[in-house]
Amino acid sequence: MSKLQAPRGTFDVLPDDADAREAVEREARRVLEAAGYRRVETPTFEATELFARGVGEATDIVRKEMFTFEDQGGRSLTLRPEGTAPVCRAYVEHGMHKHAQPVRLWYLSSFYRHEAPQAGRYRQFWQVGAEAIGSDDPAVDAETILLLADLLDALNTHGIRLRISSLGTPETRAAYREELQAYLRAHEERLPREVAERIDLNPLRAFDAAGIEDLMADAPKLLDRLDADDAAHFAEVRRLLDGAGVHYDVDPTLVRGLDYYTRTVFEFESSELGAQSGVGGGGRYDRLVEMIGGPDTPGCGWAAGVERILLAADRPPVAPPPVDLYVAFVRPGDRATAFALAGEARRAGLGAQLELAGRSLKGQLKQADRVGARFVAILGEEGTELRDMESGDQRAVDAGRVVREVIRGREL
RNA sequence: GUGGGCGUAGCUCAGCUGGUAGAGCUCCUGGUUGUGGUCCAGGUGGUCGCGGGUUCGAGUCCCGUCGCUCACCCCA
Repeated sequence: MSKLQAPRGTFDVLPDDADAREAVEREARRVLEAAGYRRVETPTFEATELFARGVGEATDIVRKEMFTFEDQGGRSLTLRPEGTAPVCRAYVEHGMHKHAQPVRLWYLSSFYRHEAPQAGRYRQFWQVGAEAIGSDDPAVDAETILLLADLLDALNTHGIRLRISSLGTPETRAAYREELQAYLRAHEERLPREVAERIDLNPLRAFDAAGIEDLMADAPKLLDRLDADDAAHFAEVRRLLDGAGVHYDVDPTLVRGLDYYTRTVFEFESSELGAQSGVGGGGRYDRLVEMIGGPDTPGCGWAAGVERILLAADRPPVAPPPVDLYVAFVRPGDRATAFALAGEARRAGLGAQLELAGRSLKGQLKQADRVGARFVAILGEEGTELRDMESGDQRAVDAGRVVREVIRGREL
């Protein structure tokens, strides 16, 4: 008999985790809105074609990782595997090219990919992301990178390293890819089998292979093949980052798995994470808006995994909601009075909890202590008493004055 | 999809060379008639992932299966 459980690759967010995740959202809002980004929400599912065109037919995401289904009208829909294409779709659909550019948007949403789960990798996961659409100014690239650096810093993530590179244009990249493939084929006898087998599929992987470091050191690098405009653009991005004191490594082998990237690409990784070391990353996507049917519009942005941020971050101790008043009662007949008192206290702005489990008075006091109640109102046969849980003082009070007494006592 | 590790109470785990299920934590109750944080006692709670096999007897051995997890791959 199989027990019902959360589907593979998904997880429940329990109260302690929920607090930590809220902290991520809070800091993201603070950091991004300070830079003029405004929050956006797009649908959980989109037309499959959006991702096929936007993310790229050749990518792993589109080829084997999408949760795709048909609706009752026969339309093919897909649970969003990433956030950039949907945001760009919304940009086009709502005519945001008429706004002052760049339009800056941020989101914190769930995404879905059918992958084998492992540390920091889930089938439903959350990303906080930022997109600046409508400007190809290198300051946009540098600013988005700086914002993610600031966010990771504000969340006390550890072991963070930033790698950046530039992919140039799709044409540059395609020509380079052929050049690299030719180089690898010329030295095929020296390549490990896995690398040789992947020359067609993913030649850039060769840069990560062990044992052929010297061979790859002499291999052609994409950064050396950029045209003058792209090289100048990348140089300016670097100059701005240097000026802002952002530390980074230039890594000519950095590739992002989505087809839409052009020019700047970057990735923040953390040594705290294990195999899935990427915390967040992104880059420029100057062809994406046009690819999905909009006007020729440049864009730049990033996404960071909430679960991965949390894996790399210090978790501040969780603080349960404050309880100013716990309402205890002895006789079942006093339940209605207790119920009304707890409600009155909440409307007066207090954190107030009522005994809800039929405990003994001793058990009720224990529960009040556990939840951190400052005061306990005890409705008893002799009337109402108010107990200060810090000092242990307890005295009779008029039932109608309990809330006022707690408010007064709380301020002392 | 492929490989390694692991699956015993809500949680963390112990169960030696097969002998009939345990601890700590949590939770509830009680320790004089209605009072917390410490302490003491008691109690709730498990078809030992599931199915088959070997055996007089299996949580413990064998096979299968499912799940979790880590890694490859890919990426957030």
